[in-house]
Amino acid sequence: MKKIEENKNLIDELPCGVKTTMSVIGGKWKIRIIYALYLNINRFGVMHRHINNISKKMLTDSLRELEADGIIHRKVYAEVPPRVEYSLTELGKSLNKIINELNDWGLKNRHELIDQDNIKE
Amino acid sequence: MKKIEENKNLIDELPCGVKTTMSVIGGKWKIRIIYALYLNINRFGVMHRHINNISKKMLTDSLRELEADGIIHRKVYAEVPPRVEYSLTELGKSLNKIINELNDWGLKNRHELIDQDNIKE
DNA sequence: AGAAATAGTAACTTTTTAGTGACTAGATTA
DNA sequence: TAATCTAGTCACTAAAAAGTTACTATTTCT
Repeated sequence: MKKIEENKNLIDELPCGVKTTMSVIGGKWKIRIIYALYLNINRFGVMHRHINNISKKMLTDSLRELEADGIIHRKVYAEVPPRVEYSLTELGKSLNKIINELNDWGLKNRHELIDQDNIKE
Repeated sequence: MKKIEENKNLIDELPCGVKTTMSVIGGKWKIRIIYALYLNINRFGVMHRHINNISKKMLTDSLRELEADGIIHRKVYAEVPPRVEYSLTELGKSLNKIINELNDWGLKNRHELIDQDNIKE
């Protein structure tokens, strides 16, 4: 049994990696976007059509943040009408394991969750 | 290479487990609380003192939600002043792996993140 | 000539999440 | 008698995240 006092601030220290990760994959759409890229859905318009209910603004905002975090790469082709292709970087691909585990835990324990109302659409 | 059309709605289907998990561990304080319980910090007041900057309201709200989701257990002792002890359920303990992975990814890739400003306090 | 297509942006509103400060009960201690 | 302790609640405000609508440029197609 650990002495509690020794853990002072540890609560703030350990999950600091969690905070970093959450700031990268958190938000309503980022994981969906990453998953779309994993499925080779890599153009803005196609993503917009495939990810249900996402607005262009949220798609743009999320793509920009993922790019700023080095999770995705954005390649612009000088054509008209414009063509832009997104892809996962190696760092982005490294999120795959985590995303799968989040998904697995959720699927496995879905029925255990007492208050189903807590799960938002 | 997968045919994109086959993946229609898959983007909404696969991460549905993710959504469940996120609704359980998401939010600003839940992982800190789970980690506190993991460290045997199990009383309201002690948690409040150990988790930096959390307000009583957020602590109460988060504890109630974790309880409703079956992640923690709340035991009230009929004493004065009141005593309440929280603990992780088996379901709660099963989150440990995921939390560690989130933490590890964050610690490992912290330096890779191009836009450090994206990481919020 | 007019419509379509792509990949967005700008300004604004709404919704959701988090934070603040005062307050409570009932026994115990100074 | 008054302060202290615990585990909260209540009403309210502030901040963050998400959503809405209208709009853009340039070339090709009809």
